[in-house]
Amino acid sequence: MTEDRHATKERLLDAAERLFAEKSFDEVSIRELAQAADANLAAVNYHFQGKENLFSEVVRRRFLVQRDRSLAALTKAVDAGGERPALDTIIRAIVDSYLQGALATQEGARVMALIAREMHASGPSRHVSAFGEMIAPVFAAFSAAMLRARPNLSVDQANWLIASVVGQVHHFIMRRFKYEGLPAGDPVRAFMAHAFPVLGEPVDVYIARATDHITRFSTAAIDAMYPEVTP
Amino acid sequence: MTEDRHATKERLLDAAERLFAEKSFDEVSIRELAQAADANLAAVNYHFQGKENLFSEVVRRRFLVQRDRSLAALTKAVDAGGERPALDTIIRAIVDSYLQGALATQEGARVMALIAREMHASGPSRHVSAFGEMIAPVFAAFSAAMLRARPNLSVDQANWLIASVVGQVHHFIMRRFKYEGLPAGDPVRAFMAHAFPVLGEPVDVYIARATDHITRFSTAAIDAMYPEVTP
DNA sequence: CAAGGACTCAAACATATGTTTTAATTATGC
DNA sequence: GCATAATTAAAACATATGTTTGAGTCCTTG
Repeated sequence: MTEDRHATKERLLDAAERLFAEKSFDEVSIRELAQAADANLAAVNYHFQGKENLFSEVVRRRFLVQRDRSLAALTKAVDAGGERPALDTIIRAIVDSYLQGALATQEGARVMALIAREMHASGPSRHVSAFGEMIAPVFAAFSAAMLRARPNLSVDQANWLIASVVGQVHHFIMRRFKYEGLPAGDPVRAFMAHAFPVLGEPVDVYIARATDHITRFSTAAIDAMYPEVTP
Repeated sequence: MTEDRHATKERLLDAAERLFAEKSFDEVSIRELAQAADANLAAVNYHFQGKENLFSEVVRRRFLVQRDRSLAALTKAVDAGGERPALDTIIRAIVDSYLQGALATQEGARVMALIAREMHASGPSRHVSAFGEMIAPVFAAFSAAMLRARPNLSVDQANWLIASVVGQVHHFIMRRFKYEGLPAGDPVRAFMAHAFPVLGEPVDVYIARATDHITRFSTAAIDAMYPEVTP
């Protein structure tokens, strides 16, 4: 039946998601992939017409989930704030949705690691489309929300501020990834845990603390740089 | 003479630096490398006993340069400040040294791109040593300097703040890399330039503006979060 | 100048990879 | 229930890769 028909295709996608998160594109072989999915070697090319297509579909599948989650969180925060939403609510919404999406669940973590890696990859990456499809809308929504919260900002100013927020988010995500990727006895891991004890905490604690810090840090900066005009 | 003797070895290192910055480790073949260096195929294995060793040496060579530059800038900033150096001077020193090292010169940009890519790579990267050798000292110096400028901060607080600064630095570096890596007509590039016009400016303008923004943003945040106790 | 070592070179090796092919098998629709 | 299409399977293909080999060349050195 239909279920069985698409079974191997789905299994391939799942296996690919896992493997591509662990290793880079080139480090994953089609044979390895087929074996992990309990499928035949030729199945990859039959269902996806090549390795690159499979990769693209893997990325795309989760990419849009994260995008929609961030947009929903942002919309909710803006709507809850009425005419003039609170700045820290907006920032917290976007920061939390990213940290949750990237760190909370294993699937999210896998794909985020993958995306982060490919983001820094060479040339015109294998999924440029995803970039525009995800980054642009979220960025636009974030920018608009921030301008709602702080009408005294110019678009340009808001975008600079957003860059600072996003930079912190990425950094706190990567920091956790790097830490968890290191083997238990690794000296670098020990150093990181020493300088940054929260890395040793459970992931939900880490997310909460990081979200809190980024939100407070960024809100404080914005308030100080561009004082709110009180009506 | 000695010069000619090591000539091909040096040529290999130079070519490797360039190629490894453009493509990933796996995407660069030894044959390609040898040809770019005008050397024989076997030269790589003769001089470096394998591809991985060559890669490690490439990274190491520039890694320490950047480390020393950052440490020097930091030391200079601290020393110039006497008993109680100014916070924004410290932050500006570290931010500027990284942006300069990563964006100003072509060689620096190459290796920084390479490092950024490998940083997000899988497993126990090919140069874990470099991580501890570079990150740890700079981090420690930055932390110490910040505590000199703001004695009312705890070590833990300082480290959280540093994470926010470093996250912004990385992000502004990667943003420029990504932008410059895209072909002229690319829609993503157009979008980035539209939302962030400074990306179209010459690199030294970009560096100056970004340094300024990160410094002001971070200083404002820190001052607001932990008001300075005036003696 | 002759011997020895450092270096270069072309060729060969061994293997891992993505893809294609061709036949067998399984499900679908009339 | 059978013909047809969809899917799976095993093997072959073509090629690109890192590495090794062994002969040749150049330079240093005694």
